Amino acid sequence: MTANLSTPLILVDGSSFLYRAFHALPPLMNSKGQPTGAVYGVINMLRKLLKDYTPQQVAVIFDAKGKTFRDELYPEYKANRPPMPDDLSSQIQPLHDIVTAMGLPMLIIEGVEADDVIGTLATIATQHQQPTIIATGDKDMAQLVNEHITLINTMTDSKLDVAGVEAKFGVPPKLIIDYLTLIGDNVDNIPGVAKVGPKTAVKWLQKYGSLDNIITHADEFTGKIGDNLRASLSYLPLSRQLVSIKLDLKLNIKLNELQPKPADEQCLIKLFTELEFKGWLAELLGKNQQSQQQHYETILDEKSFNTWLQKLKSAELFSFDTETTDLAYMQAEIVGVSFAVKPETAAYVPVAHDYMGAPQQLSREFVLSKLKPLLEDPNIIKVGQNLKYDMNVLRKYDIHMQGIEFDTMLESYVLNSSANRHNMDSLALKYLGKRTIHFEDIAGKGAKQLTFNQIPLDDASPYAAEDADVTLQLHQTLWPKLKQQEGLQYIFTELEMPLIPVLSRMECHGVLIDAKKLKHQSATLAKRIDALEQQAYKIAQSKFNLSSPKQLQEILYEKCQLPILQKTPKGQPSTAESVLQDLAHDYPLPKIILEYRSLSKLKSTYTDKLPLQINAHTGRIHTSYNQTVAATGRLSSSDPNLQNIPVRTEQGRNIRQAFVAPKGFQLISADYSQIELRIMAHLSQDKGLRDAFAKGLDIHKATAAEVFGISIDKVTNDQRRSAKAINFGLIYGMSAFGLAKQLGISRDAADRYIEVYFQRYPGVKNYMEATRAQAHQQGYVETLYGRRLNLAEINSANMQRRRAAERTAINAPMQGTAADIIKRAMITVDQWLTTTNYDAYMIMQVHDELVLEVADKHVADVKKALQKSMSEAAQLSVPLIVDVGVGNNWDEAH
DNA sequence: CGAACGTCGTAC
DNA sequence: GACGTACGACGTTCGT
Repeated sequence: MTANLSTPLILVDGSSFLYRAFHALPPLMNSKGQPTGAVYGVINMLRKLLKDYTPQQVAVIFDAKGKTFRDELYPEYKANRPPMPDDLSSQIQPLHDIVTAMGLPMLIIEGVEADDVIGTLATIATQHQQPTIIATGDKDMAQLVNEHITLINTMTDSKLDVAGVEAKFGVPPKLIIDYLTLIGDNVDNIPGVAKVGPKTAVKWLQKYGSLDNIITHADEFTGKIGDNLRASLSYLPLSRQLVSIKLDLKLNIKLNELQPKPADEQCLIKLFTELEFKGWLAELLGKNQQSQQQHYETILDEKSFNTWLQKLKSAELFSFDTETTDLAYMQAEIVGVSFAVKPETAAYVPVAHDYMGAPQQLSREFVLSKLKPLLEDPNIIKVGQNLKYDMNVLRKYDIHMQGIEFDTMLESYVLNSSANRHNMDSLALKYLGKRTIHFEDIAGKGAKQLTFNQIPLDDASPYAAEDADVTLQLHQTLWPKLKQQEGLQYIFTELEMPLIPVLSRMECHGVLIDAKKLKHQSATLAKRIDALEQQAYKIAQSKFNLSSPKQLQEILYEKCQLPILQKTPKGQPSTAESVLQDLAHDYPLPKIILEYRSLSKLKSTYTDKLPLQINAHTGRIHTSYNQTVAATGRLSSSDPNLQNIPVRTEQGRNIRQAFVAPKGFQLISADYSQIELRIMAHLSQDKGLRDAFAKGLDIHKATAAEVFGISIDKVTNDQRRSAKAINFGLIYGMSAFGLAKQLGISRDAADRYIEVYFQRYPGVKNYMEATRAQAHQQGYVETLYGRRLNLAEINSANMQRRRAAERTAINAPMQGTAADIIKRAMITVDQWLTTTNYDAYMIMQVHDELVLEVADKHVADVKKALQKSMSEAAQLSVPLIVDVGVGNNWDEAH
């Protein structure tokens, strides 16, 4: 036999990966309800393996059905294992089919386990001095490792060689069998020595060198554990036999038969279509039609630019993208623009590349002046990827884009808001099966990353042209999907797309900040923080970093010996706020830490940071509202986040006083009152809840009156507080445990509250149950306006994940409907502002609140119109109340 | 020295 | 474990 020494033999433990993929990965289903997640996981792993190693010899090994020699030896073998779930067993055949179609040698040998086949093949390879890599998720395989055999676990991306086995287990590979025998295996029902776990097994093996020697000296072991050892002597040899992987099977296979064959692409296309593995399918189909040639053009002269302008004008739709110097839109300067009118055909017009040897380019001024009429024409339809960014950048060049009808980022988001990335590279891979040129590929990363103007056109042009091309192709893939779903189409066409210019105006207008005030606050905070530090050092009698949970934990619980009330999930004594609050009753140090934490948070996150974010030209802060981050449909804000400016404490509110109106202007803040509870009343149609809102009652008081069975004027503050916690808990899908923790009451008491609540508000109970059921059945939930949220884990075998998905299912329709409503209001308000002559600007959105900056003389009018627009943004079966305030700063207006 | 991760705390 | 959605500062750990 000829061994191939240049590349290793790869042996894949298919059964172990299938099992692990099934349990570790979120369950996936095709549209016919057939589970596909485990198959996807294993194939994904195989593809990665093939890519990383391009093996010349490889085999994928699976367990066969039926009994093995181990069952003969020991009838109770694996008796503790639950039967294989149907959702897993149904995935075995499709997986086998794909492996075969991929051209990979597949081995399924009856009467033995996959481990034994792998052990035997690896042993043969070792006899030929051939390196072998075993891909498995099973730690028992460590017994096979030697100088030629390495394990890799592609799920955790870890490798185990001889040294690795010793480091991980504490014994060399040769002793792994002995080690496993001593410990036993509960799942496989293999008895070991009672009370002996990894620690003891290693200790004994290090002392005696082997299991045989331990057995020989069994009478030397003292105590209960010694008795246990002696009691197990009769069956340890059997256990050893069971955990030992066979190395000497008579296999009718030669290593050089294990060469991968070319994939049967027709068969793979059929299988991937059935299972709906769209990315891989697209990849295959793309490969089959690669003959289609790309035409990417770099435009350096006026003549070809004009030709393209004509194309753009006559196209029914074109994709458009800008290349700039900066991700921050206020800093960004345009370096070039690209467009495409049909797939595989795109152009890049560089206008400001200025590296050494850059060719002569058309000027930015010229190019933009020619493009301006097209970009501002509402009848020329454009598509882009995150067009808000391009719109913001162009605004600086006095181009006000119109005719923006499609944005692929939003198309992806509306189709599946729970996907966590909607950037072009991910979308191209997912929907077109195409690996695009990434920015890092051409610009590098880290400190030496180039800005786009420094990138040579040889790199920049294909990248930029591809952006436009891929955007167009994505649109052609995504829009048909979107269009055929009425609810989603409404969300996309009537909410998300029209919101782009609204957000763009808000971002570019910015919020005026009184930097002096913030700096002054920073200085005051610094003094107080310093004093607190000194006090803490004095009490602790040593210096330490108050911000370090690790150091704090040592000081509190070791040095000062405070009682440990609660531990973190990792078993460390907790220093979380609630714990410190409890401790603060009896000890001085926790109280100081609490104040320190709250003040340093204010200082580092707000009073220090915000002044640094003020734009030098505008004197304002320009946040980014991200439209595709929150799965429920909410916006998020970053750089800086203006949606978590403190409001609850007095010191926090000081920060809001630095958000000011310019001279001659006022801030108007309008917020929806209890919008999510009102939506709950509407969606559930619960009579009691609807009545309470109809009567204009204080909803938490009304709830308290119901739950405590008293009249509303008898409700105490404490009772109201409890009712408020229940109301919020309901919106968040909270459990009795959570409510108990929140209110500091017993679980039983919390249980009773919830029970009484549901008695009083049966409509709410029905609604929650119906929502949960619907989520399980459909795999998604919807808002009042048809926004959809997919819940991949709603039928997970993992209870924790399933419960979490159920809570999301309860919360998302309410949070999402609220998001829909305020988006509707924003569009109306913006329309009103831009078509009237009022000197007024929308400047912030904080989920249920809009903040406007309005000229003094228009305040009264705008206030009235704003309140009306917001109230009328939805027709619910309860009133939608909007509270409005006016002031010189945000604190006053709120 | 920077990326990745965990913990904590702010908002609605 | 146990309350939904976000962003971000800080400390720690790990790999280059």
